[in-house]
Amino acid sequence: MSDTHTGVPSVLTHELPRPVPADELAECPVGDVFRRLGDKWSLLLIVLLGQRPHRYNELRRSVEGISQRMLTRTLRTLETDGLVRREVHPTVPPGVEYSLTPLGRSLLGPLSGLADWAVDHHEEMDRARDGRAVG
Amino acid sequence: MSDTHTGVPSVLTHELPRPVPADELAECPVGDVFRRLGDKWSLLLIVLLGQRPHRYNELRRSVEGISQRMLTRTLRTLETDGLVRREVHPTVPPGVEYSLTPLGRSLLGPLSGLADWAVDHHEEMDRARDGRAVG
DNA sequence: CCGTATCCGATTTGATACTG
DNA sequence: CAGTATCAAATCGGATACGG
Repeated sequence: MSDTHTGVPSVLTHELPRPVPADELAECPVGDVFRRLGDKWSLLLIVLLGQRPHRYNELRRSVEGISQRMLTRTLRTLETDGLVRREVHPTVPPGVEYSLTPLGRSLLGPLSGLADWAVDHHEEMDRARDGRAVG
Repeated sequence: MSDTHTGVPSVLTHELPRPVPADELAECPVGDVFRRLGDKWSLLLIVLLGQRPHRYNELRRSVEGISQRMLTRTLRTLETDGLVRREVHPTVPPGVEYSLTPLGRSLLGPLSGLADWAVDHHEEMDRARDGRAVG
């Protein structure tokens, strides 16, 4: 501590035993994971594929709002990250099946923890955005 | 179900008891939460503020890669969502302290579940991106 | 059936300069 | 110290058209 002496009350300068990792946090894989899953469709597709394998157009119909471009793009990214497996069956017409890899399935657990939080607290967030506290 | 009859093997058309929610999933609050926290800085700031309250420039230095604009914007959004509290102290020079609200703190638990997953599996994801399996 | 290619608008992010 | 304003670049996402 060598910055204060500015007139700022001690409530703002109190310190804790642990200084602050911060730099470690910046490189923490958590932020990385959230950024990957934080796009518009990734999470949805993971949950969907967590229920059972799906074919391409089956996913299109299930998600409904998604464009071909984004469905393909998102699936490719998830595949690249090792979360989704793409299996081509050389039939006529061609059939492509998407499923979760073991790594992808291992994500379902932690995901449900956050899902529970979301279910429990999303109303609270909505109220906060609206204006303020409950009536 | 009136599409098949295409020559696709049954391995691709097998069905499960539960057809597919999908539409429900699209409106699920989980996706919403992920989208909110899925930006470049939100999660990082939440974790940082979870350790202790921070002042504005303190956060700037801690995150380091962040621009003024995005730091302010992200903090304002988190504040709007009821996750972060902004407290102004009328001193000279002005001191502004950011901290987690109870709602924000309640998020730390579920977050650590995903954080653990990230720590345990990020190498696996990196390997998948790199090229392929472990050596 | 399962994609890819291209174009275009919307949103996100950063760099820079300025203010109370 | 703690922001705001403005501009430009990058990325995201959708519509459409075409190919294996």
